[in-house]
Amino acid sequence: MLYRLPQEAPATPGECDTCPIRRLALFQPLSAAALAGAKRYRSEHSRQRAGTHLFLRGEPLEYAYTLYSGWAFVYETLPDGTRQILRFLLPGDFFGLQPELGAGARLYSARALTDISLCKFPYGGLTAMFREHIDLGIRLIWMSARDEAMTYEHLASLGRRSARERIAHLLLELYYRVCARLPADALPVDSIELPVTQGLIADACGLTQVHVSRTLKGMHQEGLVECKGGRLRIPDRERMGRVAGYEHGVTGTRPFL
Amino acid sequence: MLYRLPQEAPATPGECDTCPIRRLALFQPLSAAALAGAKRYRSEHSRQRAGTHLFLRGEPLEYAYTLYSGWAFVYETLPDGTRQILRFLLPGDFFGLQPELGAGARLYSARALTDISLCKFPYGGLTAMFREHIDLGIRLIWMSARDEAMTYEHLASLGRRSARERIAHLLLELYYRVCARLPADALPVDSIELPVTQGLIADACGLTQVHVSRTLKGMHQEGLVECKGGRLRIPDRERMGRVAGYEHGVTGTRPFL
DNA sequence: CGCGCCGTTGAGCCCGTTCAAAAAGTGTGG
DNA sequence: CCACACTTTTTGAACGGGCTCAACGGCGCG
Repeated sequence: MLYRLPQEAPATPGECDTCPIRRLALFQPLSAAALAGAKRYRSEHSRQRAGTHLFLRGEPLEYAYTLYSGWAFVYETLPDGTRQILRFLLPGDFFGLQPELGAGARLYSARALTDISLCKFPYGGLTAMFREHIDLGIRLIWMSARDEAMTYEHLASLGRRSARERIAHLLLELYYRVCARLPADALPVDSIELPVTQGLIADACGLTQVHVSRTLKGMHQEGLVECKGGRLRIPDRERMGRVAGYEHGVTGTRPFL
Repeated sequence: MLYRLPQEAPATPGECDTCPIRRLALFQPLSAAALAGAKRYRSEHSRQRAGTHLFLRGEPLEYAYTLYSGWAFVYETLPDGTRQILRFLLPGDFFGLQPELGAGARLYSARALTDISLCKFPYGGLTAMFREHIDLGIRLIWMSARDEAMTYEHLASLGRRSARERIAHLLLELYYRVCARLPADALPVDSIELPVTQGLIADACGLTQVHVSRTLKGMHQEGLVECKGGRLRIPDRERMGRVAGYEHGVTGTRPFL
C-alpha cells in the first residue's frame, strides 16, 4: 500500500534551508549561516522503503535521525515474541539518541512504516555539533522534554486506561500530531491519512489485534471514530477527548505536536 | 516512617563542589571554576518532608530540580482517581523540565517519598545556563536519552509483561539504581533500603495493590525476592533477570543508573 | 487466479480486578 | 509501657475485561 502523505517531499530534498519541516525539527532555531555550518554534521539525506529496519536491537550506535517525510516507529520485541511500540515517528521528529550503556548497543529497534526519507547524524559528531551550535542543543533539550511528556501520557494509558480509552487517546494524539504538520491554511481537515493497521494500534496500546478490532467496531457504531482504509476521521473531538480521559483545562484538547 | 538512606546528607549541603552525587548528576562534567559560575542559576538548596508535593498538575512551571537526597516520584492522576507513577526519582536525578505547552502548566505531579533535599533551578534561567555552560546542556541531553530508554522499558512492561514480570523488572531496576549510588567499596550489598509500599509498586506497574501482594507472596515463596519492612533482597539476580524478561546479552543484567 | 495481509466474528478461558474484612505493623500520646 | 489510631499487608470469593484459539471474508498485488 502506498501512502501519499500530506507533507510532500520538498523540491530540493537534503537542503536544510528550504526544508518544510524545519518549523518542527531540530534545526528550527538556526540562522541561515549557522545552518550551513551545522550541515556538515549531517551525512547524506537518505530514503528508505516501507518496512525497512532503520536499526535493530543489539546493533552498534551509529546515527541519530530526523525523520523528514513519512511515518516510522520505535519498538521493542520481548523474549516471548510480542512487540511493544514505544513511539510513532512523524516528520520532524528526532530519534535514535541513546546513552552508551549496554556496550553501546541499541536497546530498541526502529522501522519505517511508509516510504520515508530522513537526515542522519553520525554519533561521532553529535557532541561537537551541540558544542558548536548551542541553540541546537537547547532546542533538543526542549524537544526531549516534550517527548518525555508524551511518553508519560502513554505510560498512563498502558497502566491505567481501559482498551477504549487507550485507543481513543492514541488516535486523538496521532490526529493532532498530523494536523500540526499540515500547512495552517489547510486546517481544519475532516479526516487524515493514517497508515496504521489494527495490529500496530494493538502493539502501541498493549492490546491484541482482535480486541482492537472489536473495540474499534464499538466506537464506530457509537459514531466516535471512523478508522478504515488508512484514513481516520474523528467527528466530535470534544467527545473523543472525554472518552480518552483527558483532564479538562490542563492539557486542553490539543496535547502535543 | 523514617528512612535513613544510604546516601547521607553531605557535610555542607548546597555546596556543589563537595557534592557527593555529582558523579551522577547534571553538574558532573563541570570544572570547579565553571561550577562556581553555574551555581548562580540555582536557587537555594531546599529540604522537604516525606509526602510533600513538589509540584501539582496544573500549576505554573517554576523550577526544574536535581534530587539531592532521598526518594521521590513523578505521577499522574487520571479522571477516575487512579494513579500512575511515571518515574521514581533517586539522588542525582534531574526532573521537572517540561515544554511550555498547555499554557505553561504542569502536566503531571511530583511528590517526596521520604524526607528529601533538592537543588532548584528557576525556569527563567535555564536556557541562559545551558547557553553559558554548554557542557551542562550536553550532559542533560545524554541524561535525557538515558531516562528515555528507561521509560521505554517501563512502557514495554506495562504493555506486554505479566504482573510478575513487571514487578520483577521494577524491583531489579530499583535495586541496580540504588546500588549505582552506593560508594563502590560498599558493593556488593546483600539488601537495600526500599521506601516503597505495595501500593506504590502497584501504581508504578499498572496493577492493584491486592494483586501485588499476592504476586509478591508467590515470588517470595519461590525464593525470588524478599521485599518487606522497607528492605529489598534479591538472592539470585540472574534468575530474577530471567523472570523480568531481560533479553540476554544486550542490556546485560545491569540496565540503568 | 491464488497468495498474503488485514479485519471480523465466535466461544471459552484466565489473569488480574473488585469488594470486603481481618491481621499485622508503625507511630503517637498518655 | 501500653492503648489507640492509622497505614500497610494479607486473605477470600466472585466477577469481568481482554486474551486465546480458530475460522472466515475481503482486498491488493503478483
